[in-house]
Amino acid sequence: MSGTAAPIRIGELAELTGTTPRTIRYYEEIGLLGCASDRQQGKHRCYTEADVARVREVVRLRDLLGLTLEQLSQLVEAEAARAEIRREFRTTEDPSRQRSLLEQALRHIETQLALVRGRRDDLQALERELADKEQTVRAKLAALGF
Amino acid sequence: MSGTAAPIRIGELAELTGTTPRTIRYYEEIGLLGCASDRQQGKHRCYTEADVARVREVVRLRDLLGLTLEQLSQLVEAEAARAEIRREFRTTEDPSRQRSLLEQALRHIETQLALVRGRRDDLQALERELADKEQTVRAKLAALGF
DNA sequence: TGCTAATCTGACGCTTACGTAAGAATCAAT
DNA sequence: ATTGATTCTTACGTAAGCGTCAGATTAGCA
Repeated sequence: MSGTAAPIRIGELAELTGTTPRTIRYYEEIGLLGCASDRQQGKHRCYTEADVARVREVVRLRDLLGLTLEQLSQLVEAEAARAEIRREFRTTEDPSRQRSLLEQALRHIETQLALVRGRRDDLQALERELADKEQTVRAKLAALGF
Repeated sequence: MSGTAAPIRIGELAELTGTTPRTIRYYEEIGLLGCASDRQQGKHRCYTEADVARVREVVRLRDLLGLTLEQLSQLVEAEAARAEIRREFRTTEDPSRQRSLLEQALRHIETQLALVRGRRDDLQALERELADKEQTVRAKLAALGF
């Protein structure tokens, strides 16, 4: 890894994540994206690769789960918390503290997993019903001699 | 089956589908639900079991796929078409006409299936990534002796 | 026929998730 | 230092998807 990578500005972040600058600012406005740390009023926002990853995840969850951005905030609060957890994890020596941090991370991941699995199950049920219908129709076609 | 089943009115339809009368009227307004055939201005809307099924499907697709109601209209246009197809199917004797109807139905079903499968695949990919993260964290916990 | 509950038709309101426009400020390069 | 591209803040606009209220009408029952 090099020292400090090239700074990413809002336009680039938007492109990299398939969004727009307006969307990025809006997400910051509602607390979905913590504003870039210690930015001063009027200065340009600067982002990192980690931010790119975070926005990508938000967009993905938004599109796949169809949650409101408020619900997403709760999930991503977990995500932001995990980043913080990783940072603290590397700088602490206390094993019991490390254990606590890991268990927190685990709970966050499992919250997301439960949501995703639930949605996937629902979709699979629907898929099976559609597949059944398809078979029914195909059987009728076969009965006609096709 | 009895002759004509008890007529279902808008309030009941709403309850049966987990919606509200307003939602039902709105769906009719935007063409998602063909208005109950030959209703006269001011008269109460009457629905059938088939309508219950249709609204249930709409709601399900709405919640699971997160499509706009316009996109849903296209899917349900297919659904309404299938109902019509089934009606005509039973009243026609011409086998080649029957074949044509069945093949139409098949295409409609496959359109829906493609959508549902695509979405399910996306969710599964996300699920795998989350599961991987979970394993990573669990491994670290194990490394700490838990 | 009279009563009551449910429904009807507008029509305006509201929230979410951004789009868009305007004028000032910033940043990188020359 | 000037320029040009990008970004800044502020603020109003918009589309979707209903909620809600008002006053009139309808449907089923005694």
